Amino acid sequence: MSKHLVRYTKMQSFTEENYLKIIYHLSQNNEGSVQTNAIAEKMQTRAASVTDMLRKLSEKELILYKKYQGAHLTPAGRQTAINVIRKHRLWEVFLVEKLNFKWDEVHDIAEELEHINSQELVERLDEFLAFPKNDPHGDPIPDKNGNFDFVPFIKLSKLKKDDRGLIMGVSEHSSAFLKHLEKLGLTLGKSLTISTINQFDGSVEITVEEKKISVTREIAKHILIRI
Amino acid sequence: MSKHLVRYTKMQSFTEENYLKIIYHLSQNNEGSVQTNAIAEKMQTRAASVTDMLRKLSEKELILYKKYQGAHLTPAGRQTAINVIRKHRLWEVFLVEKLNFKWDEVHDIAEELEHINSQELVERLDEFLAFPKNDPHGDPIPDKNGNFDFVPFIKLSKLKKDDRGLIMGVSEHSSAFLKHLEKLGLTLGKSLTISTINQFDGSVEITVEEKKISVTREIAKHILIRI
DNA sequence: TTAATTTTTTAGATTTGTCTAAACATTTAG
DNA sequence: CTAAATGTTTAGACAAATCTAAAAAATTAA
Repeated sequence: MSKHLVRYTKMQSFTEENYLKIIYHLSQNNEGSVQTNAIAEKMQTRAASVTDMLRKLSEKELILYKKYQGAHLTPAGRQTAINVIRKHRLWEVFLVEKLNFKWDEVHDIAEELEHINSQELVERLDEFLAFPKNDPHGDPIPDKNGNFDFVPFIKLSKLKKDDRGLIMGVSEHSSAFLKHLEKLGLTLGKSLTISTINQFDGSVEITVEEKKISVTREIAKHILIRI
Repeated sequence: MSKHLVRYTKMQSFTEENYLKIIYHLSQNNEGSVQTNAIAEKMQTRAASVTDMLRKLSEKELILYKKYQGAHLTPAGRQTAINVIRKHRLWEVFLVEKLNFKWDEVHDIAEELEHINSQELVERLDEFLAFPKNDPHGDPIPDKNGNFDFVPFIKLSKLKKDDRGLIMGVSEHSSAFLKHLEKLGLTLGKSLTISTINQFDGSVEITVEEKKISVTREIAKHILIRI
């Protein structure tokens, strides 16, 4: 009778998608080609495994790869990566807005959901969520054509004394980090002013809703501000 | 120092979950042990592959298996299977109720979503959907303890002339079948009466909302009725 | 500019889930 | 009750993604 099991004639496997996504993120941070070791660290695997996968992705023309020269995404590879990121961020919005998860609880679940394979599903989810522009951590959600609504952020650690700004995002998604911010009252949309910059250790004292809060340099580096 | 038995729920792979789910369904249809060939057909694979997997599932104590004797689920195996089925059916409700998919469009997407791994996600989804009792095809959704709200159905093909009943479900989820039913106006909740049973080919003529419809025996076998 | 260090690649194995071909076991029919 | 048909398992292989160990290339430092 009917075929109940979906035959995975999928373009990319979960693993391939994860490699492309990581190569995309790494090439955002530092322009240029992405190194084998950097990928290995993010993928929690060995450099040898990365080399094998780079060769495979290169054969599929999703990346440009020359031995010892690192990797670059091709347009097709970038397209795939952005689509995975789009799905990840839309699912995060769903989890927070509809299922009442906290912003520090959604990353791992979205890591799984981002690989669900249905263009129709993504577009309907986007519509159901009223076409959100940002995910719960402030990251922009690309539209269905892969275009980002780019807003320039500045790291809190780069601000000067008396600068004012709005918290627009974070560049670190671990539960521990996000819970810490929550405890300090440093959530998206909050307005802050730099009171003091400690020259000794780079920590900053900021004022948020009339309260003074001290933040280490390491944390300040991961808080994104729009002035 | 006390010896702590860490009881970690060993993650099953997608494939293992699909085998368990299929063994569960097959053992519902015909009581007793499930045959290798039957599993092979549903899994769209070869009997040899099934044998390998049965041995593996048996080692993990998810099934009872003796060579040439077929397979039975253990309580642990049944638990896993029912959990996958619960997720599948909840996601189907989500797709139809929230994302406006049609009942014939959701099966394949739910086949992927059912493997997403988060107990918290399932429970919150259940709550978000207001604890539905049945999926869009009428199948009962087990609660979080694995208990079904059992309602006895009769196949339309088993009804006698002049019997009346309500369409409560279908036992075939292919898009082609469901689209066909939709075209005939045979959707969940509709009331029908048997007008004629054709002795030659087993087809039945039924009356639904004052209209006479003829249905082949093959189709009638997959329509579930509550008298 | 050699030498030491770091990074990357190769070679060979392993695991998972699959396959074909052939052997073996069970069931059914004459 | 044997023989044929059906159903199941074994044996051996393969592709994907990973691993370790070791070789090779590139980079950095003395």
